[in-house]
Amino acid sequence: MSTSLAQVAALMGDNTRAFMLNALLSGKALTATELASCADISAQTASVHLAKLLEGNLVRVRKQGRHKYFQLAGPEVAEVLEQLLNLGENLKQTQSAQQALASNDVMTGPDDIRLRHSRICYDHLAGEVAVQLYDSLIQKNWLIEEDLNLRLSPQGAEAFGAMGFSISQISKPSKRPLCRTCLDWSERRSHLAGTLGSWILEDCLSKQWAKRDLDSRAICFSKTGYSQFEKRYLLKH
Amino acid sequence: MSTSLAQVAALMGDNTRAFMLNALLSGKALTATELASCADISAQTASVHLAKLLEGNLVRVRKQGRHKYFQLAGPEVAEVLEQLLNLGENLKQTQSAQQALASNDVMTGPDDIRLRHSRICYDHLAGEVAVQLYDSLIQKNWLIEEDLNLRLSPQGAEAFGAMGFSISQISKPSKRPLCRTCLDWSERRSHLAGTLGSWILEDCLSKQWAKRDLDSRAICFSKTGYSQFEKRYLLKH
DNA sequence: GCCATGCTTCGTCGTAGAACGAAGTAATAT
DNA sequence: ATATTACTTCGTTCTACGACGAAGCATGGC
Repeated sequence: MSTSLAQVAALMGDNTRAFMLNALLSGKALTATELASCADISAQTASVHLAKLLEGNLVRVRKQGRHKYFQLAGPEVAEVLEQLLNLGENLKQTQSAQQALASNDVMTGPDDIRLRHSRICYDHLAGEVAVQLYDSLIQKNWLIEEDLNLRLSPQGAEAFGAMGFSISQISKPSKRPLCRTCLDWSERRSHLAGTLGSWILEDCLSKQWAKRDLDSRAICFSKTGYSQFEKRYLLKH
Repeated sequence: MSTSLAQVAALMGDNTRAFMLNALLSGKALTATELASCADISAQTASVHLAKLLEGNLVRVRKQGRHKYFQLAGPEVAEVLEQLLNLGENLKQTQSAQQALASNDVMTGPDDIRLRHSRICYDHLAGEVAVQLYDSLIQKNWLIEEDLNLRLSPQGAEAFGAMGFSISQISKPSKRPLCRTCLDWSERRSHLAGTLGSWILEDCLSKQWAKRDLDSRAICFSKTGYSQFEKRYLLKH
């Protein structure tokens, strides 16, 4: 018999499955074949991997016709994955320490510049833009940071309320926090997660200020979209 | 090349290493041989596992004479492990679903009744006692719960201050939260983590109200110790 | 009805890596 | 010095599990 800790970790510890989970961190629901191709393996192999992930309750399926759409089982899973990615950064540092010790600027996060600029992290923004957003919200005093805990200030509640974000209508059963800090993978600084973080991303997408890349986690802002975003959320100039 | 996610997860995903990490979740610094015996493997094998854990920055060593004392690399690691344990519970449920579906009271957490009652979780209390503590602090309004975020109320700051907990002297460099909720493994409800949680445990141990079990994560309160604990932290009767 | 598509199951193969015995280094004890 | 204890390194064995080919079972389109 093995510990449940080991079981779950082993589930994420296989390279191929990690690829899949990473793809699902985009928040999108993907079919088995899509996941197979993204992990660059055959359909059969993908099938057994997905069965294991299901068994371990790391993903959920929705059957639709002859397709099976997989997604992460929930924010808890996404959270753990994010944290593992962050622990992974420590690893990178040590490994490249031999060669790259001279260049003291350790490269963190993805290489793709678009991903570094702005990407999705399960259901909220991450990357430079997200860190900027976070700092602005703190500085505007809409969010209050208290030893890494985050809460909405009265001003913040009012401001977001005026924008159409109704705090009351949040699904009660899920005990998901309204706002959370999430350590940004590439920036290594806090950005905003939680229901509010997810709402802001939704807001940007629905207003067409930005759109999701089809085959990566990148979020691409249009020029005008970004300036709208700036006006609405970032510091007044 | 493999993703850093997979690498870290695989590190925790091996049964033997998971055992070791679990042992280290006690917060104690253990020697290589101690870890070997707890995982029931030879010294050589333990050595290579520990080397890997070091390489992945999941543990730290302190060399002392001919002993090497290992401990978790930090609270972040402990946090991830705790979360993985919680995800692991889902797994248990599914597995035992076939037989145990009738008995709808799914068994969570450890079997040992002492562990369920009170145990250490890296550096703070967990188990029934800890959940009780948490509820009391909320009800006394010393802590304020705001969508799963936790903060110290002015009353709480005053009360803990009077007890000798100096908020200001907290090590600044570590961005560790003052108080955090941590989902209790066995109780499946919140208990208190963070610097404050760690301080309370310290308090109980230093006052000899409770002592640590030598070879498990159990925290054993003495009869009188527990009533002191009740008086100090739990609801007034 | 037909075939095509999406996913699963079975059997086989190949490899990564966990385990230990044996031998080596280092530090402490006597 | 010698012995003992703590840990590491090397070489070998063995097993678990990921990979795919082939065949099977659904579902949907025609």
